Amino acid sequence: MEERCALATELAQVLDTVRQLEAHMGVKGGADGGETCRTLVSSMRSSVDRSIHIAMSSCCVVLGAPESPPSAGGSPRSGGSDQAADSPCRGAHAAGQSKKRKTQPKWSTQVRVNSVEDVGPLDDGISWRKYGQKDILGAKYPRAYFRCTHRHTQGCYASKQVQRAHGDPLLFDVVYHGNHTCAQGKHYNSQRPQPVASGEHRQPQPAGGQERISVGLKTQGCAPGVAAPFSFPSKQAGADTGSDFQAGCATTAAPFMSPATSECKASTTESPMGDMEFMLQLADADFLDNSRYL
DNA sequence: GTGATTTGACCCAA
DNA sequence: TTGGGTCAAATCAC
Repeated sequence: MEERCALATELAQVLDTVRQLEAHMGVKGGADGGETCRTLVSSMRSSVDRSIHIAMSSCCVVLGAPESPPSAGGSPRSGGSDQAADSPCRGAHAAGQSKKRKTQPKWSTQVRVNSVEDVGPLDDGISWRKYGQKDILGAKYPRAYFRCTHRHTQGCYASKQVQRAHGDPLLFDVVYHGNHTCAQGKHYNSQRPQPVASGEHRQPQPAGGQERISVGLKTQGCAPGVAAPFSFPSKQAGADTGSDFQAGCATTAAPFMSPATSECKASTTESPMGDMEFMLQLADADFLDNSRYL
């Protein structure tokens, strides 16, 4: 809980800095304010980085303990929920294992694209195979389900869900489940929990100029290509599942990156742990009024 | 021919 | 009972 307090303190500082920045930009906005703005931004980033470190240190226990994903060494069947279908008796799940992946560590990301048809930024460096799509109650757009292409070859049971935000067709909510145990995904895993560092590689907002502010970890999307996350009437063809948005753009290591070059065109908001999700909610609310958290 | 996607059906947690 | 997650046959693309 001490971490939470420290986190709130850091975030409060961010708020204060933001307000100062806003005041500066509003009052001055000229060349005079430039240096001040840079200083303030630098301060903001430091605070955010510390906040993220704090959050991660306090949450990773929660993240890893209850449901460590099936390790590469262990039986790949032990962690997945849908593997039961491979057996003749689908209903014969072991206790605690069901088709619903509830016990996998998960984290969410938000990816913004430049256009409705631009799904490139949704690619995250992992080869995903789409295995389903569902219309979600109350959601304007269907949710697409992906799992790692190497599920059978390498026993990698990572999966993800992609859904357009109902309020913003250009914004995708991506929820990842489980860690990759495949060779490709290990590169991804080694980088994904380090969003702070990757944040240092942030690039200016894409042409769209839109940005979603949140307390969650924010990385820059970048992808050479991606499978169309949804099958809309105007079908996206020529899907290429090889990709990399985080490793390829926000970071430098992308050993499995598609040769196809790409431009960074999406901003993502990532909360690399389940508990971080609450921060996203707070971000949309008045979380910065942190007095209640102190 | 092989691998990926689509889509209706099934299963299970809430 | 309902809605979300997954399966798997059919279909498509290369």
